[in-house]
Amino acid sequence: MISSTCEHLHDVQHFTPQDVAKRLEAAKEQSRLRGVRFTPLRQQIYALVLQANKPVGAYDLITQLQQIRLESTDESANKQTQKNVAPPTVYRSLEFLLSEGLIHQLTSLNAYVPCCHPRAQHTAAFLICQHCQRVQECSSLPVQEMMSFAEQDIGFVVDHSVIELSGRCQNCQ
Amino acid sequence: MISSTCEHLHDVQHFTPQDVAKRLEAAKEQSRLRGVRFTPLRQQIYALVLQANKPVGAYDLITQLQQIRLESTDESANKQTQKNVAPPTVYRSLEFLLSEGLIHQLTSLNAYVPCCHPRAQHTAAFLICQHCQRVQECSSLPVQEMMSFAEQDIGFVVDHSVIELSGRCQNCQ
DNA sequence: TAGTAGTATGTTATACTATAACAATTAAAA
DNA sequence: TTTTAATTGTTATAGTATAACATACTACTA
Repeated sequence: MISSTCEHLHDVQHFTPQDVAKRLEAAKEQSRLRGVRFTPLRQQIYALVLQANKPVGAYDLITQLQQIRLESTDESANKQTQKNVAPPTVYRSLEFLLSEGLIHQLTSLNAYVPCCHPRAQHTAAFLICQHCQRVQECSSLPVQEMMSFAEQDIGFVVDHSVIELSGRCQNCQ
Repeated sequence: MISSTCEHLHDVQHFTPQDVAKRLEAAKEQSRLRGVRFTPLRQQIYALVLQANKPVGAYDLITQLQQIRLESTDESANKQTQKNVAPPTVYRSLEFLLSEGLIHQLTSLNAYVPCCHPRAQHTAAFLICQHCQRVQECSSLPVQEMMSFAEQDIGFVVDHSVIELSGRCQNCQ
């Protein structure tokens, strides 16, 4: 899983199909334990986020879902039932995936990426390469330091953090 | 100007009319030196951002501008010339103010605040109180550390940063 | 000072992102 | 099974941002 010498820095994309399957299974198990419903729709959308090799937007997901539904109906019947997928369909699933810690939202891109290591809510910074679209998730020391600076030195209780650095990754220089 | 015991932490709002005037003058002077045109429209929009006591959205500014223009035409003439202000009008001025370092964008709120200390492009974190709307701008050590961590430890060249922590400020607990 | 080039603003249209409100369906619990 | 709760579908609309082109203004140059 670790893709760097730094133990708190992870690529969140470019998974092999095996990895995707493994993560799907892990998410199923986690959902079972937490008593939440990891429905087919939610699985489908999670899979699309996992398979994308860049942050994926809600409307990208809508387009892909429509395509999938069109294809699957082509086989079963010739009804040209315009398989329309409306925004709430994906936004609600994204909300679920966010609340379960399976994905992260990149506010500066209006897009979503898998969480490198799904677990209880955690603060992370994201390094977003503007050249190759690669995203690295980072929860190492400096991030924690900034949080404790806010909380202890300033007395500011952090509820939600957005830490996104855009630029050029090491490979793209 | 300094509103905290920490020398790199500033409130960016709740200015007195005198402060607003002073900042407008300073911005005029800075623009003159830099050879850019701080036009009446840009001044007007900058003033609105300075006067707001919370982050202000583009469409808030549109509404306020329309109100101002309606009032000023009421006096000069009775023409009911629907003074419409279109989005590009404010977005372009916001873009100017951002590029001159006079304001910051809060990506997580789709809103804008004055820069606490207008100067060359600088990295800052923002502490956004969800209760009183107060925003504190912070460019102190931990922020710098995170940047140098990204650049030196990871080899990631940062072009643009979004660091926004939402929660409860010290006054609101 | 009139012409001209460049910058800024106005205007219309539209793209992109997100949510409210209610209906229909499905799954879980009693 | 019946009831309840959660999920998904559906329609409409709110909110944010930009493209493209027209007009107006500013500053420079001849």
